[in-house]
Amino acid sequence: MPASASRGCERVQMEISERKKKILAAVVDEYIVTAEPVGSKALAEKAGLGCSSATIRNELAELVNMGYLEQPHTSAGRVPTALGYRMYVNELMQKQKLSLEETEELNSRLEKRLSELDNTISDVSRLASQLTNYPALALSSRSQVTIKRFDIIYVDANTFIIVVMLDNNTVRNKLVHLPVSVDEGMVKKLSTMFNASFTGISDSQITPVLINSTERAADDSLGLTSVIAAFAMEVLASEATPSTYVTGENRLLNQPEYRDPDKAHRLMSYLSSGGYILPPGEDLGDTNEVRVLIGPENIAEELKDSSVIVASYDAGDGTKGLIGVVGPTRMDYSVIASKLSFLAQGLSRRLGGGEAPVEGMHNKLIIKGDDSDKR
Amino acid sequence: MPASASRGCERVQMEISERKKKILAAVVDEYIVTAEPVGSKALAEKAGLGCSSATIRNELAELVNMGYLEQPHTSAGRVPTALGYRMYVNELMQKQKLSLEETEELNSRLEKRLSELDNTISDVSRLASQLTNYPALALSSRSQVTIKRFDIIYVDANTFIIVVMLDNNTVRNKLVHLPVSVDEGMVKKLSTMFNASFTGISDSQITPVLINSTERAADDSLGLTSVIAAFAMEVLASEATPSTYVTGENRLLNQPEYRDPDKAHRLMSYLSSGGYILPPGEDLGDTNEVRVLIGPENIAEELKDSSVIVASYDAGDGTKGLIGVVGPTRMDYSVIASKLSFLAQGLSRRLGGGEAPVEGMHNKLIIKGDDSDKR
DNA sequence: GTTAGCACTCATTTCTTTCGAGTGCTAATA
DNA sequence: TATTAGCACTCGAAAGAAATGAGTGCTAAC
Repeated sequence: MPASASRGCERVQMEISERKKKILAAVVDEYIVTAEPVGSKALAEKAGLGCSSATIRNELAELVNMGYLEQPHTSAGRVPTALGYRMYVNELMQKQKLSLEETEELNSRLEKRLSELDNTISDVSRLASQLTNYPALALSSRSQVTIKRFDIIYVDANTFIIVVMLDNNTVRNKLVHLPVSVDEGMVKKLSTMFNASFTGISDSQITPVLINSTERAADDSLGLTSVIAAFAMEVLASEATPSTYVTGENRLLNQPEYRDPDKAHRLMSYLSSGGYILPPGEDLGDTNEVRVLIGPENIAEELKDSSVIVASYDAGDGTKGLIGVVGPTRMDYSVIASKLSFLAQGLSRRLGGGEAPVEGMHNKLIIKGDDSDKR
Repeated sequence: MPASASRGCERVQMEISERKKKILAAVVDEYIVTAEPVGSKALAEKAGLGCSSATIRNELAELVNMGYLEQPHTSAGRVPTALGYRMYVNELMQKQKLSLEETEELNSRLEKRLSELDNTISDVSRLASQLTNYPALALSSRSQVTIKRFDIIYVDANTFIIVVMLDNNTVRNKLVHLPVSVDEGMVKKLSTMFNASFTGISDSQITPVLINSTERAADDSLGLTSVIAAFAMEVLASEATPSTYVTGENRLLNQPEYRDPDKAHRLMSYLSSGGYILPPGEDLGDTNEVRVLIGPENIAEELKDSSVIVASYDAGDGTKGLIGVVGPTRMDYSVIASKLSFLAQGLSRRLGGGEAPVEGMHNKLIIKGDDSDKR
């Protein structure tokens, strides 16, 4: 009796039978919707696996041994462990394809968001939160930013506008007000010089040496050069700093696992304080890949009993980012992953300059987990 | 026996005696910190009004009759009613002046926020929330926005940048990419024309007629004119639309009155959905005035059992706005009003162009309520 | 290998009881 | 006439006790 041999042991390694898989999947599926421990009887009835509750009880007991499930207390049903979710996400989960209607719905909403003004990423974060009913986060970062072009607009003797165009075609400007007078010729000269020596370089290359030599070359005794250089650095730095948006934190309160205000508050303030979600420094993952971090797989203490689902996008011009949600470990990974993946793909295209909406290709969904088992 | 004559009647109108005022104030003060009904004994001990608990009980009973206090149940202490708070705010409250250290602390933090990039108002909202530990809101609106200056930067035959400077010296830009080629001369010409006929006017004055005549005058067959005009309108419109920021919603969960997740959620999502806080269309109030809306005085159903404290600022150039917090009716009106007032004054100065920090004038605090009793 | 049956466990719900803070009233006091 | 000590009374909240029932593990029969 190979099965009973495992009884009483600590997390036995054994091949998981087909039936066990089915049962585990059924447990997770059920738990996702009810948030209550699921019992053998309910399983026997609902999930159509032709066997009685007693049999299922045996299987459940073994799944507990194997570490996929756990019991809150002796006389309760089973609840998936992090390992159980991992297995579910990696192998068992039936990958959700969005229906055509859903795709269209999503598309039109995405469209609407993107067409409006500037704040693309934060807007999409908002959208993600709405669609999933979980707090959403969006992160975007640029790798190597450089300036493509300088213009300095002479407004009056004491005022000018610096306009700077970056290599990804975003344009930034700043109005500068000086206590001293500048003549238009100087402004022209500076503009030329900056275009000559400050374009195509990253912020670390803007050194005091460079600034000094420019200043001398332009014969600038007023310190204009350093003002402009400072702005250039500021723009480059702010563009290179990854920005994170968290929206819809309050939706956490919808979830039964956050009924405790303290627990909810802890997580919410962690989120809005901009605490890191992914291991800092870790790369963003391949584009169009969805990653799932389940409970203890998260590094941040505050997230250890929540899950994170993120999809990465890549605008092609060096702008990469993530869009994701945070919620209880019990989340509908499948649907959420689909939706996020969709949004990420939409972002990739849209930011990348292409104007076409994400097409009806329901969606290719690549879900990847945190493979490194221990960390 | 004038006092006992009121016994048993419905909300009797009578002059409120000095001692009653003192007691009422003490009740509110105490309730603000404990959030628990306050009883006669505690009052007799703490607040130094030389009389026994029995006397106080009599007074309390009358204050209940007069509508300033209420009892959650027969054997509990007293809790201020909205009317009680109103009275407290209007007459009884001992107006808090910020200490010098506090002023300096606030100043340096405000300074820091304002000196950093663009997002002044949202940043100050964040600051307000931090300082008060309540959700904060900031609203800013401009009355009459006009464009002061147009510049069009020729990038290449298909690309140019529109730079627009508003009458309050903010600068906006947009990169335009065209499918057809434009020559530099045309760009120059358009720039001149726009400066001639589109400056100093509001968005409603940008009519199709005006656009058409400009287009004809510039001999523009490519539709450039309308692109630029559209951008101008967009900028004007977006600038004129009052923008609201709500930050720190999660701090609501600190408050015992929002321990119920549903209640908290209701309010939080109302706040982050951008629901109006002040009666829509109502003017923002005089500058440097702090307004308090207590419980039922709010018009939004969702706010009927919360209070709102807002201070208004005025940058002088037509930019006006509010900065405020939302919380339980039991809030420390006095301190919060001081802090908000401080921030508002800081904003007024800073946005108004003056560079000096708010000085050590601890602060003049004008608190005004919702005087119209019924609405 | 599966399943019906049954005793057992234990969180949850419901009902009681206890406890005490706080009241209102009365009668004595200043 | 205003204040106060004293006391019975009220009623929510906390603590304890009992009932409930979902779900289990195990055994023995199929």
